[in-house]
Amino acid sequence: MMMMEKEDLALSLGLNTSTNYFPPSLSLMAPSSSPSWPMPSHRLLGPSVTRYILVAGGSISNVGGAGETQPLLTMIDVNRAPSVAATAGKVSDEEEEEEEGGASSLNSAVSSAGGKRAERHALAGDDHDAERACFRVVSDEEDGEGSRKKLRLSKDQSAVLEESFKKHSTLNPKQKLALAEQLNLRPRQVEVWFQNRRARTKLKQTEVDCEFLKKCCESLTEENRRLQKEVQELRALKLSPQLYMQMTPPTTLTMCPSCERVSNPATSSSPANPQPSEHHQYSNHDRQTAASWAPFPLEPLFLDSIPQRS
DNA sequence: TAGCACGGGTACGTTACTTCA
DNA sequence: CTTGAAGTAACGTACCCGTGC
Repeated sequence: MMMMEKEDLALSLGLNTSTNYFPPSLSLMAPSSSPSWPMPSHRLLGPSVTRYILVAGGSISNVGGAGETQPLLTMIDVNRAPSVAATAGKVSDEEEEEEEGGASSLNSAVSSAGGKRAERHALAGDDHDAERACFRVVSDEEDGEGSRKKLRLSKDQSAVLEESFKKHSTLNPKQKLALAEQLNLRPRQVEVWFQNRRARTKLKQTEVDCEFLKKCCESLTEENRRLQKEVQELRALKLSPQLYMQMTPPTTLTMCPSCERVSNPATSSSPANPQPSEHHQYSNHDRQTAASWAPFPLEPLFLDSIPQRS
């Protein structure tokens, strides 16, 4: 399962380049700040809404599309003793009132499907991914202070979330609710998953950018070194015209018409110095970046002061 | 129209838990 | 069995924006 997730992540993140990366803040959906449906006010529900035990009776793998399946949730008054002893869980105090208006006042605070490793081992196998997604809500009393149980999302849940993320990196409330319903998760869980996913994307992209800029820096440093050396050579030539006259074809600086870089065909023939035609190894974006990073104006150096050969 | 309070969203940093070598 | 590292779900906080008064 972990491998699958890693592969998915690598697939979706590894191919992220500077050119196709869209900022996490870029929402492809309608602005979330103007939800198309009213969010219930916290104040409308009051602080002590009855909590329920939710038992997900359906297999997660059955979920097809939103509306295709009904989440098989059994709502049990939490004031009764829980009958499912095998499921360890907790209740978060967090209130979830994001249900579609009036659809359900369910104040689900579901969380972990049971965290004990021994229990997980007993449930080894893909068939139990769904079981791990089973959850319940228990009373506040069981919500131990500082205890923060984590629900490991099943492979199917992760896959659906990934697919959704590929389409939209942000969710509007309706999408969030639909996803939550489809996956038998709390809307809050979907929301958190997307937050974390955006963070991972950004982190990955930052690493890629950093690596790229490092290479840019190395390249520019090398070019700077080469140009400095060239300047020294030209100065030396200027100071000793006699020597210059005796020299074989002098350094000839040419400027690329497209990028206005000064190149030296004589010196750039070495492997370390690309040919003029080769210094377009960067994309336009690369060049722009490189140009903006150039520590000095890329102008012809001392061309007018170089004695012309007769 | 400006100012304020409020609610919702996101980004960011952190914590706590899970998994695996 | 223990342990440390890596991954990640969940949380807390700050900030921004839209809305209503």
